[in-house]
Amino acid sequence: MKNTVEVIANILGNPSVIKTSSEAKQLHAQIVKRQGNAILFAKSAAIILSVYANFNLLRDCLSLFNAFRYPAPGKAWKSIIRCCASNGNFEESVAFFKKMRAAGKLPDRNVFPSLLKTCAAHLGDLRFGEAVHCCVIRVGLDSDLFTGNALMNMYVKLEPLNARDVFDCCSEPKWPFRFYNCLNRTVSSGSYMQDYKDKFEVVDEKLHSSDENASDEQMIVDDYVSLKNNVRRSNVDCSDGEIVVVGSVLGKRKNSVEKVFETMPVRDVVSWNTVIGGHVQNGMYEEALLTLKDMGLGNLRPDSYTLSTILPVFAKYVDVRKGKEIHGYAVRHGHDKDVFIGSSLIDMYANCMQLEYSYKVFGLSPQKDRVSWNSMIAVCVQNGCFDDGLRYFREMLKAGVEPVAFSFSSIMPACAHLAMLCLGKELHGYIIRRGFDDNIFVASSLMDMYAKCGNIETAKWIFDKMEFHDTVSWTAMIMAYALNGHARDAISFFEKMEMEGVKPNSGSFLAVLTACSHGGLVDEAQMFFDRMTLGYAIPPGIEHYAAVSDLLGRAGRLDEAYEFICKMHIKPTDAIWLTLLSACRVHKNVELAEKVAKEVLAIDPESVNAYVLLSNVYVDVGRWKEATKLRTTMRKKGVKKNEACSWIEVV
DNA sequence: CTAGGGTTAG
Repeated sequence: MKNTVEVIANILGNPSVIKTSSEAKQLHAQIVKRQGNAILFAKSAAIILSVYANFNLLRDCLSLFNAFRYPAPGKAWKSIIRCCASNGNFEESVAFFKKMRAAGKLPDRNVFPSLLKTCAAHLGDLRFGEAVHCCVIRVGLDSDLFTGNALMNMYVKLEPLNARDVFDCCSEPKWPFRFYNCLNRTVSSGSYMQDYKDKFEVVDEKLHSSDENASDEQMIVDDYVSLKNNVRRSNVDCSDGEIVVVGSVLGKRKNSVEKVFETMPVRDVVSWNTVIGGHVQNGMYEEALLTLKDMGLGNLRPDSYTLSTILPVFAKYVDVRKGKEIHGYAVRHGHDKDVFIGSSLIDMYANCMQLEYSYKVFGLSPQKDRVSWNSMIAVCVQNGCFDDGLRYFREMLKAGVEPVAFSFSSIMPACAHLAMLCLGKELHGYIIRRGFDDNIFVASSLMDMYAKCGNIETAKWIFDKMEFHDTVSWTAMIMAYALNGHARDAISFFEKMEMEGVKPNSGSFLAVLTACSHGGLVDEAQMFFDRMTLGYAIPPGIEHYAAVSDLLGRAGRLDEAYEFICKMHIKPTDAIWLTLLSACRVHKNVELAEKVAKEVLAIDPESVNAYVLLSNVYVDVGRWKEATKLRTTMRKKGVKKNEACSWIEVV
């Protein structure tokens, strides 16, 4: 008897000897059998509680905790808060923290990390997180390493949500926002950049002459001011009509992450990784790289977390050389088997148009998890390798990895592009059985698939069933109408979307412009184009220009189309000119056709289409000599027509 | 005795 008590006391003195939850329960049972002394019970119960918390046994923790007489001892509080947090019971965790404060117990260094994790995962409540930060300072734990790391993580997760309000970011960048996005990258030169340079100079003058009547340009002034304030290292170079922004422009005022970081007396790899990750998440890539450099200047070596955090930066920069350097570093330091790094590498190589390397990395990774499979599927589909995407999807199923919502929204565009309605429907069935059909990503991709397969009713049915519509799901519906020739429906849906307060983005405008293009609605298209560029300040992409110029051309407004293309702020592609060229053929405008063909050949001297189309124009107006001459030139140059092919699905 | 990471839709 006495022996047992001694054993129990020994174990309680060194609880780390308990290796399994069943041992913990045995110990608990022995204590319950012998309880009599309330104080002794309280002491041992707190220890058992922390052991239960280590094994993540929430129910046992709760029943044990509730048996305490109020107020429970300090050790019990931190165990229960930790256990609730790691079980995902965030509200309860916070509630216990509040009760603990009310009971006058001082939280210590073990409480805050789990509590802050709760704040971060609980999403959204930055104010509460800040309150906890205040509490940290008040109890004098702001110099604690783990607490500091947890604080930074909390700010990384919660502060961007706030920053978004500040900038009122619609999902698309506004024109001046292009500057924010062209970090370390040359922006294509063109009239638009020159325009902006001029405007900025005008505004600059206005600002310095403190002319108060600049209201008509207020928006530009505002953006200009914020831009100027945001550029920290004076690295906007407008010298030759090209604007190159080197370095982060979003790194305006210091954010809380940086503030916490700077006040930390001791930092470890986790601290650095958290700051780097925060920068990456906020799109502050240059800051992230600088921080990485600073980290190397100290005695800290990047670990596998660091590498998988920094790789997306090179994916965004499309800098495969730097990405490979990281890959090499990972191999040299034995991190190349890490699944997280593997997934980042797959994505990075694919973004840098080196899909072959993505395949290799994936093939060589010893353990493949859900994310690496899904990354592989996504990059295949995004790069147009639909068959490979489908193959990987099937292989994933064969490997026994359960598809998630992510998998379906990644694979569905493959069905859409290949117009494989049968497979799409099969997957739709799977999606419904798994209950993924209320996922907004999955639903949007399904709508797109049905629309591309001509099944507009089902697309509408899915749209109506969704409880919440975002820009993408609205856009998918507009595109569904557009692709199937319902131009007016597409337009009215666009207007409905605006009325519901959902901001259209560049994709939505592409959809509505496509609708106009298919419906021959020239004036409407121009109106929408202006609304996009002037009203919403969304910079048009090549597809928007293509839709409008194609429409103008087909309506016979050839000179307007030509003017329109010449005024583009990005370099026209040969494809854009070719659509105009074929419009010239339809409307038998030889002079313009010659001019346009010259433009195409300047971009692609071997362009078969330019030769063929121009010679067809000559044929159509009966200028046989010129047509023959052109065909001869073609043959001399060795330009050959490509063979065309198409396919259908046989059911 | 507590903290950090990767992939989606038009």
